[in-house]
Amino acid sequence: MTRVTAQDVADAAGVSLATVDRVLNNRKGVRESTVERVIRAMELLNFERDQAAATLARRRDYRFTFLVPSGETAFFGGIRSEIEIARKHFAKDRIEVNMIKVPPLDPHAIVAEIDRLGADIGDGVAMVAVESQIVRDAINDLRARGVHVVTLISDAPTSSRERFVGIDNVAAGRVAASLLKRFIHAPEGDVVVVAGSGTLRDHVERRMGFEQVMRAECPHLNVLPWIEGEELADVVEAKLKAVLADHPNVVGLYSLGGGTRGVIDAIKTDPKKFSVVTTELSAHTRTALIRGEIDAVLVQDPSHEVRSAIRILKALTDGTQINENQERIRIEIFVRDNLP
Amino acid sequence: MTRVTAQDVADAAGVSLATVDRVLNNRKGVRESTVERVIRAMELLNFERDQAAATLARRRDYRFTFLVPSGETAFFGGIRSEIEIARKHFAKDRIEVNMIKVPPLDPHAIVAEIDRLGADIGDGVAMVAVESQIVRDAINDLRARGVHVVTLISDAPTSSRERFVGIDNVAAGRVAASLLKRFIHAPEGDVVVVAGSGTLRDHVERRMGFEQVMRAECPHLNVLPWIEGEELADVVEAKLKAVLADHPNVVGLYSLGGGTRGVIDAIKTDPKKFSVVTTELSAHTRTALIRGEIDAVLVQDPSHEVRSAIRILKALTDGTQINENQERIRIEIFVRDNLP
DNA sequence: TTAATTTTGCTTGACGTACCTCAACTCTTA
DNA sequence: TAAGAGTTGAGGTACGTCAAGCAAAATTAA
Repeated sequence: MTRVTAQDVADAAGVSLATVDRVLNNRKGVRESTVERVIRAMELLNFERDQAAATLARRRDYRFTFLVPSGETAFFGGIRSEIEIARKHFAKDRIEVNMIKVPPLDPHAIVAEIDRLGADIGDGVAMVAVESQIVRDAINDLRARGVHVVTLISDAPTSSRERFVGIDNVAAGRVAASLLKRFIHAPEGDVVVVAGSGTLRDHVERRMGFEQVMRAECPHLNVLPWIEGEELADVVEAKLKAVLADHPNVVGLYSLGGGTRGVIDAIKTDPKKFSVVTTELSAHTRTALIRGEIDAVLVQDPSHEVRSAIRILKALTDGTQINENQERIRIEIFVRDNLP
Repeated sequence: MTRVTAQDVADAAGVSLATVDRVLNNRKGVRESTVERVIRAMELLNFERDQAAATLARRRDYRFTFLVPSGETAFFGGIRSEIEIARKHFAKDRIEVNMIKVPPLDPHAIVAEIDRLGADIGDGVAMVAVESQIVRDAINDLRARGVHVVTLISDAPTSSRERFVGIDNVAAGRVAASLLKRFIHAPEGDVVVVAGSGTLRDHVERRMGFEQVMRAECPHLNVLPWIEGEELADVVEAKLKAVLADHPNVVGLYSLGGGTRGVIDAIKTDPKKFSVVTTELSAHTRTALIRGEIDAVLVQDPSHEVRSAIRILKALTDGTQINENQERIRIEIFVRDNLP
């Protein structure tokens, strides 16, 4: 296989290398008819510009910044360590990845950090958004400055962010419900929902999806008022224990946010047997799955999400195409037997 | 961020650029003590060799060959079209991907094709293995010639293939069983297994995993003698209809191979209602999932598998590390609500 | 000590694209 | 017909590593 070079294209189109280059990089100063001739030649010869040579010649480093919550939840801990791994991995492709930790759930902290960084924020930003107008404004400002923005895990759909990297949380809630619907054998009973934070869009959406399916398809199941766990295991455990004590006919449980350890501790001591679906794949949930204390865990792969965000930011800065197939973040269902 | 170049390392280590290059590429002619000095300097400066410049200077094209079955099953059709897509996508990274179609389930055809290609087979091969000594021998010969080999979807574990790209099929079978176990509410009944080919290792393994769980955990369920569907929808439909007619107390069904369309057509006309788990995500299974005719589909992502095989072959030829996280092929569980 | 061998330095030319300058050319349009 | 604007060509430098050959230095063996 002899590679087709830009020079070959130039020869075929009867123009100079400089002109091919101008066409290739959308620089002005080329007549429309010539552009077409060059493009035809590229198609004819099946020209693929050499990524390696291009980035080298462009003498350019990509600089991307991740803005992630500093909280101590297992999930964001995982995200942060994945960013560290990715930072090392992408260095050899001239991609510099920085991570800035911001206090969780605090829109002002996010905006302050963006302001502080200024131009140092680089070519693109991946941020875990929170529901707030000033965050949306900050995103729009970044875009206006030409900085690319993707939201990660938690979206800000009405902002001008270019992509959302994460799962469809409404669908995740629906999955939880439709699994529980199939798992629960009892003709009727109560279903408990352990929520995280009401200000996190992803939690709210999951709950929405869950309720949709429950209401439409499970008239025999009664969804109890949700438990606000604040993503703290101890809080979850205490509140859940109280609810379980009050309701003898619990047949299912969905835990959609953090603090899953609290869920596991609470149900372990409960004499009732019911179906359980949670989120987060940690040492605790793994053990609980294997022991049969919980039935399924719904997860998004942080490693994939981080890589995906970087690839997408790079494609956005290069103006190249995104491989949709590769960037699809899955709602992963783990049962005892397909644990990774 | 100013990049650390090999020249910087040379300066820091007090050697010449040529020596750094020799260390970098494991060429001989460098004293052990000097090697260590250079490596220390690289660590100190956090040197990352520039992938782009390296592949460019190496003036090297990677050439990989996929050997895949030519059969008309939905799954391998998908694999083949993913290879086509990947071929285009990887061209810009100087990776030439070729696809050779071989008659399915025919070890001699595979070996004949390998012989025919000779050195044209390139730097690495990804093949869908079949259970046979001559195939294992062919793989070992390729390895002896320095050609890298990964098996795809169906493994040949006792050969000298370097990696297997695919799912743990025993685990997939176990997942199917443990889902059915949870889905089936009846206190007892029959379970039907629709198999594909007995010579495909992945099919055999899935069945094994399924039986393991059924036997150990579901004494109330009776697994009927399996139906050999030969991956042909018509055959599957006819045989399954016969079995369903003979057994009024069927409560669950697992279809572990091709011909899923036949399964769907057969159960559609059956008055009984039972839980169904299948493989393959096609237009048919999607519709059936949405309609509630089947409950879950277990899938491996062909797009991911093809990309993964190429990345792994490239890492093997470069002698670089493999990102295990990225190459983990998942056993994906799809229910109605997390369809992609 | 010398001779043989190994290790290191130095230099130079790829590799394919990006990006720049300057000169020359081709059209308009007045 | 000439000024002006828009196009194109030619050629150069840069990017960071690889590869190769030869010269020089350092080390080891005799």
